[in-house]
Amino acid sequence: MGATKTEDYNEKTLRVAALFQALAHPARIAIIEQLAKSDTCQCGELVSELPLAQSTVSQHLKAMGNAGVITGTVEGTATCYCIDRKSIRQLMAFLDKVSGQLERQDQKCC
Amino acid sequence: MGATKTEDYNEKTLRVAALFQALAHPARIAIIEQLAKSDTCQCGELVSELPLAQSTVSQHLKAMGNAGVITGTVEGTATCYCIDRKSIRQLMAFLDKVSGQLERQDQKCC
DNA sequence: TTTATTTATCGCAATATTACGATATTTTAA
DNA sequence: TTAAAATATCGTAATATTGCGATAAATAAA
Repeated sequence: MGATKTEDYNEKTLRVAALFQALAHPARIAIIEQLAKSDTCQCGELVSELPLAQSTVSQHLKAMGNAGVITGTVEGTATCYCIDRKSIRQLMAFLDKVSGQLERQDQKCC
Repeated sequence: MGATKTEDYNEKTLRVAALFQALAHPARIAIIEQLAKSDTCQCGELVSELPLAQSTVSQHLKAMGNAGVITGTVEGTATCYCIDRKSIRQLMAFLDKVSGQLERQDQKCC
Protein backbone atom coordinates (compact mmCIF):
# COMPACT_ATOMS: atom_id res chain seq x y z
CA MET A 1 0.00 0.00 0.00
CA GLY A 2 2.30 2.78 1.11
CA ALA A 3 0.01 5.24 2.83
CA THR A 4 0.30 5.55 6.57
CA LYS A 5 -2.77 4.46 8.48
CA THR A 6 -3.81 7.40 10.59
CA GLU A 7 -7.36 6.67 11.61
CA ASP A 8 -6.50 4.36 14.48
CA TYR A 9 -4.17 6.59 16.48
CA ASN A 10 -5.11 9.30 18.92
CA GLU A 11 -4.58 12.96 18.18
CA LYS A 12 -1.55 13.40 20.39
CA THR A 13 0.25 10.44 18.89
CA LEU A 14 -0.41 11.77 15.40
CA ARG A 15 0.75 15.23 16.37
CA VAL A 16 4.01 14.03 17.86
CA ALA A 17 4.65 11.81 14.85
CA ALA A 18 4.03 14.74 12.52
CA LEU A 19 6.51 16.88 14.43
CA PHE A 20 9.14 14.17 14.28
CA GLN A 21 8.48 13.72 10.60
CA ALA A 22 8.96 17.43 9.97
CA LEU A 23 12.49 17.08 11.39
CA ALA A 24 13.31 13.71 9.90
CA HIS A 25 15.82 14.93 7.34
CA PRO A 26 19.37 16.24 7.67
CA ALA A 27 18.53 19.39 5.72
CA ARG A 28 15.76 20.18 8.18
CA ILE A 29 18.03 19.62 11.15
CA ALA A 30 20.55 21.94 9.52
CA ILE A 31 17.80 24.51 9.01
CA ILE A 32 16.80 24.32 12.66
CA GLU A 33 20.41 24.66 13.74
CA GLN A 34 20.80 27.75 11.58
CA LEU A 35 17.61 29.34 12.84
CA ALA A 36 18.57 28.62 16.44
CA LYS A 37 22.09 29.90 16.06
CA SER A 38 21.44 33.27 14.48
CA ASP A 39 19.93 36.10 16.43
CA THR A 40 17.91 37.39 13.53
CA CYS A 41 15.62 35.42 11.35
CA GLN A 42 17.24 33.82 8.38
CA CYS A 43 15.91 34.26 4.92
CA GLY A 44 17.83 33.59 1.75
CA GLU A 45 20.93 32.69 3.70
CA LEU A 46 19.40 29.31 4.38
CA VAL A 47 19.71 28.30 0.76
CA SER A 48 23.40 29.13 0.60
CA GLU A 49 24.10 27.08 3.71
CA LEU A 50 22.59 23.94 2.27
CA PRO A 51 23.77 21.65 -0.52
CA LEU A 52 20.39 21.81 -2.21
CA ALA A 53 18.66 23.75 -4.93
CA GLN A 54 16.57 26.74 -3.94
CA SER A 55 13.35 25.00 -4.89
CA THR A 56 14.21 22.03 -2.75
CA VAL A 57 14.94 24.18 0.28
CA SER A 58 11.69 26.00 -0.27
CA GLN A 59 9.92 22.67 -0.28
CA HIS A 60 11.50 21.65 3.02
CA LEU A 61 10.57 24.99 4.54
CA LYS A 62 7.00 24.55 3.43
CA ALA A 63 6.77 21.09 4.97
CA MET A 64 8.23 22.36 8.21
CA GLY A 65 5.78 25.24 8.21
CA ASN A 66 2.82 22.96 7.59
CA ALA A 67 3.81 20.89 10.60
CA GLY A 68 4.14 24.01 12.71
CA VAL A 69 7.84 23.68 13.34
CA ILE A 70 8.69 27.03 11.79
CA THR A 71 6.83 30.19 10.87
CA GLY A 72 7.54 32.38 7.88
CA THR A 73 6.96 36.09 7.45
CA VAL A 74 7.16 37.84 4.13
CA GLU A 75 9.53 40.75 4.47
CA GLY A 76 9.60 42.62 1.20
CA THR A 77 11.01 40.35 -1.43
CA ALA A 78 12.42 38.01 1.17
CA THR A 79 10.77 35.61 3.58
CA CYS A 80 12.01 35.34 7.12
CA TYR A 81 11.72 32.09 9.01
CA CYS A 82 11.75 31.43 12.72
CA ILE A 83 11.38 28.36 14.86
CA ASP A 84 7.98 27.89 16.42
CA ARG A 85 8.89 27.42 20.06
CA LYS A 86 5.66 25.68 20.88
CA SER A 87 6.57 22.76 18.65
CA ILE A 88 9.93 22.39 20.36
CA ARG A 89 8.20 22.42 23.73
CA GLN A 90 5.78 19.74 22.58
CA LEU A 91 8.61 17.50 21.46
CA MET A 92 10.47 18.07 24.71
CA ALA A 93 7.34 17.29 26.68
CA PHE A 94 6.97 13.99 24.87
CA LEU A 95 10.59 13.02 25.44
CA ASP A 96 10.49 14.19 29.05
CA LYS A 97 7.51 12.00 29.72
CA VAL A 98 9.14 8.99 28.14
CA SER A 99 12.36 9.67 29.99
CA GLY A 100 10.57 9.98 33.32
CA GLN A 101 8.73 6.73 32.76
CA LEU A 102 11.97 5.00 31.91
CA GLU A 103 13.61 6.20 35.11
CA ARG A 104 10.77 4.83 37.18
CA GLN A 105 11.05 1.39 35.60
CA ASP A 106 12.81 -1.27 37.58
CA GLN A 107 15.12 -2.85 35.09
CA LYS A 108 13.82 -6.33 34.48
CA CYS A 109 15.71 -6.64 31.25
CA CYS A 110 17.78 -4.73 28.69
CA MET B 1 15.61 12.04 -7.68
CA GLY B 2 14.26 10.82 -4.35
CA ALA B 3 17.34 9.82 -2.41
CA THR B 4 18.38 12.04 0.44
CA LYS B 5 21.75 13.69 -0.02
CA THR B 6 23.80 12.73 2.98
CA GLU B 7 27.37 13.47 1.99
CA ASP B 8 27.25 17.16 2.74
CA TYR B 9 26.07 17.09 6.34
CA ASN B 10 28.10 16.50 9.44
CA GLU B 11 27.83 13.34 11.49
CA LYS B 12 25.83 14.84 14.31
CA THR B 13 23.25 16.32 11.99
CA LEU B 14 22.86 12.99 10.23
CA ARG B 15 22.54 11.17 13.52
CA VAL B 16 19.86 13.46 14.88
CA ALA B 17 17.96 13.28 11.60
CA ALA B 18 18.12 9.48 11.68
CA LEU B 19 16.74 9.43 15.21
CA PHE B 20 13.89 11.72 14.26
CA GLN B 21 13.19 9.59 11.23
CA ALA B 22 13.02 6.48 13.35
CA LEU B 23 10.18 8.09 15.29
CA ALA B 24 8.44 9.77 12.39
CA HIS B 25 5.42 7.51 12.28
CA PRO B 26 2.40 7.19 14.56
CA ALA B 27 2.93 3.47 14.98
CA ARG B 28 6.45 4.11 16.23
CA ILE B 29 5.27 6.74 18.66
CA ALA B 30 2.69 4.27 19.90
CA ILE B 31 5.42 1.65 20.28
CA ILE B 32 7.57 4.03 22.30
CA GLU B 33 4.60 4.94 24.49
CA GLN B 34 3.92 1.26 25.15
CA LEU B 35 7.53 0.47 25.94
CA ALA B 36 7.76 3.46 28.27
CA LYS B 37 4.52 2.68 30.03
CA SER B 38 5.05 -0.95 30.91
CA ASP B 39 7.49 -1.98 33.52
CA THR B 40 8.59 -5.09 31.69
CA CYS B 41 9.74 -5.29 28.15
CA GLN B 42 6.99 -5.85 25.67
CA CYS B 43 7.12 -8.60 23.13
CA GLY B 44 4.17 -9.86 21.18
CA GLU B 45 1.83 -7.54 22.99
CA LEU B 46 3.00 -4.75 20.76
CA VAL B 47 1.35 -6.28 17.74
CA SER B 48 -2.02 -6.55 19.42
CA GLU B 49 -1.90 -2.90 20.44
CA LEU B 50 -1.41 -1.67 16.93
CA PRO B 51 -3.75 -1.60 13.94
CA LEU B 52 -1.16 -3.26 11.75
CA ALA B 53 -0.19 -6.70 10.55
CA GLN B 54 2.48 -8.59 12.45
CA SER B 55 4.94 -8.29 9.59
CA THR B 56 4.44 -4.56 9.41
CA VAL B 57 5.07 -4.13 13.12
CA SER B 58 8.17 -6.26 12.82
CA GLN B 59 9.36 -3.99 10.04
CA HIS B 60 8.87 -0.89 12.18
CA LEU B 61 10.70 -2.53 15.06
CA LYS B 62 13.59 -3.38 12.81
CA ALA B 63 13.86 0.19 11.54
CA MET B 64 13.77 1.52 15.08
CA GLY B 65 16.43 -0.96 16.09
CA ASN B 66 18.68 -0.03 13.19
CA ALA B 67 18.50 3.60 14.24
CA GLY B 68 19.31 2.67 17.82
CA VAL B 69 16.03 3.79 19.30
CA ILE B 70 15.18 0.38 20.70
CA THR B 71 17.00 -2.82 21.46
CA GLY B 72 15.63 -6.31 21.05
CA THR B 73 16.52 -9.45 22.94
CA VAL B 74 15.45 -12.88 21.85
CA GLU B 75 13.77 -14.58 24.78
CA GLY B 76 12.89 -18.08 23.78
CA THR B 77 10.38 -17.91 21.00
CA ALA B 78 9.60 -14.29 21.74
CA THR B 79 11.61 -11.13 21.29
CA CYS B 80 11.62 -8.46 23.96
CA TYR B 81 12.06 -4.83 23.07
CA CYS B 82 13.22 -1.95 25.20
CA ILE B 83 13.88 1.71 24.56
CA ASP B 84 17.52 2.63 24.19
CA ARG B 85 17.85 5.45 26.67
CA LYS B 86 20.89 6.88 25.01
CA SER B 87 18.90 7.75 21.91
CA ILE B 88 16.31 9.57 23.99
CA ARG B 89 19.06 11.50 25.71
CA GLN B 90 20.57 12.45 22.38
CA LEU B 91 17.26 13.79 21.14
CA MET B 92 16.71 15.69 24.35
CA ALA B 93 20.21 17.14 24.13
CA PHE B 94 19.50 18.41 20.64
CA LEU B 95 16.20 19.97 21.64
CA ASP B 96 17.68 21.41 24.83
CA LYS B 97 20.40 23.10 22.87
CA VAL B 98 17.94 24.55 20.38
CA SER B 99 15.67 25.66 23.19
CA GLY B 100 18.52 27.34 25.04
CA GLN B 101 19.62 29.17 21.95
CA LEU B 102 16.08 30.38 21.35
CA GLU B 103 15.80 31.76 24.87
CA ARG B 104 18.97 33.73 24.43
CA GLN B 105 17.74 35.35 21.23
CA ASP B 106 16.43 38.88 21.47
CA GLN B 107 13.24 38.77 19.53
CA LYS B 108 13.82 40.84 16.43
CA CYS B 109 10.91 39.26 14.63
CA CYS B 110 8.34 36.42 14.82
C1' DT C 1 6.85 50.79 -16.50
C1' DT C 2 10.61 47.82 -16.78
C1' DT C 3 14.00 45.13 -14.60
C1' DA C 4 16.21 42.74 -10.94
C1' DT C 5 15.80 39.99 -6.80
C1' DT C 6 13.81 36.66 -3.98
C1' DT C 7 10.80 33.01 -2.95
C1' DA C 8 7.08 29.78 -4.25
C1' DT C 9 5.00 26.49 -7.21
C1' DC C 10 4.75 23.09 -10.98
C1' DG C 11 6.01 19.02 -13.38
C1' DC C 12 8.74 15.32 -13.51
C1' DA C 13 11.91 11.36 -12.36
C1' DA C 14 14.16 8.51 -8.94
C1' DT C 15 14.12 6.50 -4.62
C1' DA C 16 12.12 5.44 -0.03
C1' DT C 17 8.45 4.14 2.89
C1' DT C 18 4.41 1.69 4.25
C1' DA C 19 1.67 -2.23 4.29
C1' DC C 20 0.21 -6.84 3.48
C1' DG C 21 0.18 -11.92 2.76
C1' DA C 22 3.00 -15.79 2.37
C1' DT C 23 6.65 -18.13 4.02
C1' DA C 24 10.98 -18.98 6.50
C1' DT C 25 13.21 -19.29 10.94
C1' DT C 26 13.74 -20.20 15.67
C1' DT C 27 12.63 -22.14 19.92
C1' DT C 28 9.54 -24.60 23.02
C1' DA C 29 6.38 -28.27 23.95
C1' DA C 30 4.31 -32.67 22.96
C1' DT D 1 10.90 -36.14 15.84
C1' DT D 2 6.97 -33.45 15.06
C1' DA D 3 3.92 -29.77 15.95
C1' DA D 4 3.02 -25.22 17.96
C1' DA D 5 3.94 -20.49 18.74
C1' DA D 6 6.27 -16.21 17.98
C1' DT D 7 9.10 -13.30 15.00
C1' DA D 8 11.58 -12.25 10.97
C1' DT D 9 12.13 -11.96 6.13
C1' DC D 10 10.67 -11.87 1.27
C1' DG D 11 8.11 -10.30 -2.55
C1' DT D 12 5.09 -7.05 -4.18
C1' DA D 13 1.97 -3.06 -4.75
C1' DA D 14 0.65 1.58 -3.55
C1' DT D 15 1.89 5.91 -1.94
C1' DA D 16 5.19 9.41 -0.14
C1' DT D 17 9.37 11.82 -0.23
C1' DT D 18 13.32 13.97 -2.26
C1' DG D 19 15.40 16.60 -5.66
C1' DC D 20 15.92 19.36 -9.73
C1' DG D 21 15.03 22.69 -13.50
C1' DA D 22 11.78 25.75 -15.30
C1' DT D 23 8.74 29.11 -14.41
C1' DA D 24 5.41 31.92 -11.85
C1' DA D 25 4.57 35.45 -8.36
C1' DA D 26 5.63 39.30 -5.54
C1' DT D 27 8.14 43.17 -4.18
C1' DA D 28 11.85 46.66 -4.68
C1' DA D 29 14.70 49.43 -7.45
C1' DA D 30 15.87 51.85 -11.63
